[in-house]
Amino acid sequence: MSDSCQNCAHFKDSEWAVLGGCNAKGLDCARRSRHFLPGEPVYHEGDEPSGIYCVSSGLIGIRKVDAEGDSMLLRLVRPGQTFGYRSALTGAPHGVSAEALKDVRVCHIPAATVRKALAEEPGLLMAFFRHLADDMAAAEVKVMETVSASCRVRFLRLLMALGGGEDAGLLELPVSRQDIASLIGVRSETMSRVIRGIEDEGLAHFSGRRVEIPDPHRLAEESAGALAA
Amino acid sequence: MSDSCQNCAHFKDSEWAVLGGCNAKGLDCARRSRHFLPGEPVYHEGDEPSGIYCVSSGLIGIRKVDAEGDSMLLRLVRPGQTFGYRSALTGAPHGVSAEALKDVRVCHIPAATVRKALAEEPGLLMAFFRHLADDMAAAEVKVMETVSASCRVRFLRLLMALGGGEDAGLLELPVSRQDIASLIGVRSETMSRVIRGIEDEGLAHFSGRRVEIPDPHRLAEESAGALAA
DNA sequence: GGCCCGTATTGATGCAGATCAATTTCAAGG
DNA sequence: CCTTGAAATTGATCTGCATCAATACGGGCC
Repeated sequence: MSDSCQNCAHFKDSEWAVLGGCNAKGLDCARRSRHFLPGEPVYHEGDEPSGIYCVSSGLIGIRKVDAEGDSMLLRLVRPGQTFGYRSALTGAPHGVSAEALKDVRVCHIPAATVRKALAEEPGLLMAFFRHLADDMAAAEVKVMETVSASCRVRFLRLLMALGGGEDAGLLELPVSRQDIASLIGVRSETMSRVIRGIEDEGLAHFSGRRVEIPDPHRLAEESAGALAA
Repeated sequence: MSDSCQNCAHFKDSEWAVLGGCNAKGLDCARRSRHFLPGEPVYHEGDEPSGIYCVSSGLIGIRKVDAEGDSMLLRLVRPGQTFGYRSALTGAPHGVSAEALKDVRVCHIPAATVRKALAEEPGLLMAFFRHLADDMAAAEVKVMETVSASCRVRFLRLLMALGGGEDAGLLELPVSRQDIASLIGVRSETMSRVIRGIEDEGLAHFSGRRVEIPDPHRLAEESAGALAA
């Protein structure tokens, strides 16, 4: 009872919030909570969609591999966010893969339930449309940054994004450095050098996955102006 | 009369096809055909959305500029395709700008009409969702390619994409070489050198915007395998 | 403690593509 | 025809990041 969608801490920020009480109940009945270990795949590129996933805890990575076999981490999915909805709604096979990056608990809402909810609450599709529009905007920014910004600047911007609204100059990298590197599209060796450079300048202090940022304002300046010395 | 949406050559392939006859009539009444000269902007990044655009003839370029001021051509919109629908549907300001790349004729469907059509035909939103999902998939591929493939390979792939279903080894570049360069994220000087290289190998022959491809099959092979000599 | 294995770091070197600077080509207009 | 300006090409050089190859670190486990 306490373990229901409406009691979920993230419910009100999710797409499901547009559902009225009784439809939300349908969600509860149909959903199944599943657990994944770090590295375990939730679905692969090319798989047929089976429904929509919702992260309750942990972290999901959305990954894509190209023809030559090397993969890239496209984005992260945090607790409270949905993923896999694109294919679930269009019916097309997944164009990307999803995998657990930590111990993860996700809820799976089967396609049939999704279809029913869509039919009964038209606002739901619009909620997912907005989500997709946001993802698309982020993808466009990513394309721009990848071609125009140096990997140093891209990493600084990632740090700011990870910092979120936190004013405290202390944050934790959610994933390994290899994955961070993959996220900004560079080799892990380069990642090391970039981190070392930032460390040497005193812009930030890294120990393991802990990052301390003495002067967030300075970091913001440097990540904005690509030309800053 | 003959100049109506239903008579439009592209109608059946567009999102509007899901509309029944009477709703399509509403489209006809409300839409306004507009003309743009090459280089003229349709809307800018940050503008408030005013409706959905539909290309009848010519070519539209979707562009984005970053903080440092340099811009990139993200994608092309061809006759029969819609653009600007993302902001029109979410209400958020445009995240990209749209400009005419040739003499262009577009139809503009005002936001109010769009809202009405959405309310009367639920399938319409799904049609746009599919469109956005396709754009998103393309953006993901673009990110991957930009980080992993050489500019030569990216250009060859663009050539294949522009060739479309054409088996004939003859195609026309839709835009200037600067814009082609901007489309794959390289400088125009590099573009020249890449084209020269391809020319020298006899993979394709360029004169102005005309491109002749003696052996499309060979081009396909080279664009697939990044490692091909 | 010592061993082992995966992650992270560091160094040396190479190359793709950017950058700067000159031409050359070409289309439009007088 | 000549002029003009934008687009395209070419050359010389520079640099950021990849690549290849070692080495160091760190944490689980015997």
